[in-house]
Amino acid sequence: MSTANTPNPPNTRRLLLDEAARVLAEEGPAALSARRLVKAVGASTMAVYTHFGSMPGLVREVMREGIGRFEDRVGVVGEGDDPVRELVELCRVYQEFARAEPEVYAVMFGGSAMAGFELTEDDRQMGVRLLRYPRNAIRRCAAAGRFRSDADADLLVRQLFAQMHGLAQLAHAGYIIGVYGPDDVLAGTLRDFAVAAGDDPERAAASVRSGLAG
Amino acid sequence: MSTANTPNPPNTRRLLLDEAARVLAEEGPAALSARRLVKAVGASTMAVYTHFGSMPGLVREVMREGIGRFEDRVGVVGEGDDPVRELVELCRVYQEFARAEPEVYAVMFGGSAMAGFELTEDDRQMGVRLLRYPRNAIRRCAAAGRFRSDADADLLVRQLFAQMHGLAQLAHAGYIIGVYGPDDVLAGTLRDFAVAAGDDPERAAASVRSGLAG
DNA sequence: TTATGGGCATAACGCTGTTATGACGCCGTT
DNA sequence: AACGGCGTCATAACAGCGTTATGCCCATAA
Repeated sequence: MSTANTPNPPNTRRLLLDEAARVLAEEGPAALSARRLVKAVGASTMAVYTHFGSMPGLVREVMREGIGRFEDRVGVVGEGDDPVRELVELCRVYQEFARAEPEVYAVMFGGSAMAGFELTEDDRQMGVRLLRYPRNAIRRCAAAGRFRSDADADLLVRQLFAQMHGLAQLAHAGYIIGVYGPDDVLAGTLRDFAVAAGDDPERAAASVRSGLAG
Repeated sequence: MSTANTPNPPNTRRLLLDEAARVLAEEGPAALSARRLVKAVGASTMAVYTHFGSMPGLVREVMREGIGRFEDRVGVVGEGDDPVRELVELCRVYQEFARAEPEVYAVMFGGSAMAGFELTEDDRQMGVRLLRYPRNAIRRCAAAGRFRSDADADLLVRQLFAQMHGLAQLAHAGYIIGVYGPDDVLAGTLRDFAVAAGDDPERAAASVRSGLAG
């Protein structure tokens, strides 16, 4: 085994990935080009192809690292005595990541065309894996008697996934404006989700307030 | 006034728009290029700029026509004696449009980068206008005693919007797979939405079944 | 010491959106 | 009837894009 994976020297691959993430975050997907990246790190276009095979390949690697950061955020939500609150916290973390890295988020879940980049089955698997955290939380809600005992965690987690994704995307696109903003919609959605799953409306509202507060 | 808006002769503008919609639908946003379009209709690249100002301008016009077709679909959902069923029907029509024209739908709601195209405030206004249909339905649900009398239609319609958008986008990206598919998630989401809004679980389930059936 | 192979620069290919220029034909006006 | 203006469009060009063939350099392994 060579030193391929050990980034001891400031290697070009690392520099390209960081610059790509920076440009993506600061100027959006349209500003991302191979020539711009290699110029910024003082390399030639070949660097992109020796390290990533293609521009979509580089985007894929940026996305994979984004998934890693997403998991890091999700992982620190610990269990406690209120599983509904934890479910809410997971959703808050979800929205916070989508707001912090909207372009990476968009690539992760298919919301960005990005000049030929397409999600692979492996990419989707990595995304779906993230659902185990809220699914476990939902199961513990049912076990704790907050949700109906026959609550179907597999179905409910998909519903919640769609709700969180839709809110993140529409908020980023500027569609959640006017009387109610993204935070209002998030709070309402989570309360209604818990209530429909069987939780007591008052307790649900309290857990949502507590979980969104931080 | 000249004949600018009357498409009596098979004019280039119309041909370009139709070809663009066709390419977008059949091969995706990456396949859409000015040179390809003008070659298909036997014109030069200038045609794009005389008629649309730029490629993003052309995409914008394709999107506007898509909004028109969306409104046509939504408009035929008539009122009856079950407002919950009508709300469900509106959501079914929403999902059907997103499935029939996924690329146009993605452009409409910011889910596609499309090489420099960005939503304008006017575009968003046109999208938000579509929400008056479900908002009215929600108000009639409350008036009919199905939803709580203090149900906030402005908040609920945003929640529903986010849920429908998230489901449409994730389904298109291939993320709603496994035990439950998009139709299952849609049915569950709509039932839970109605229940959380105050509807009786049995009546909600019946209205969802009826509204999704057609 | 030599051979192997990864990283990279150069230069080129065909593609993209965009534009300056100039020509054509239609239309309302004088 | 002749004119001017305007909308439409073809040609050709520019810069930038992703991608690749070629060959050099240099570190490591034999």
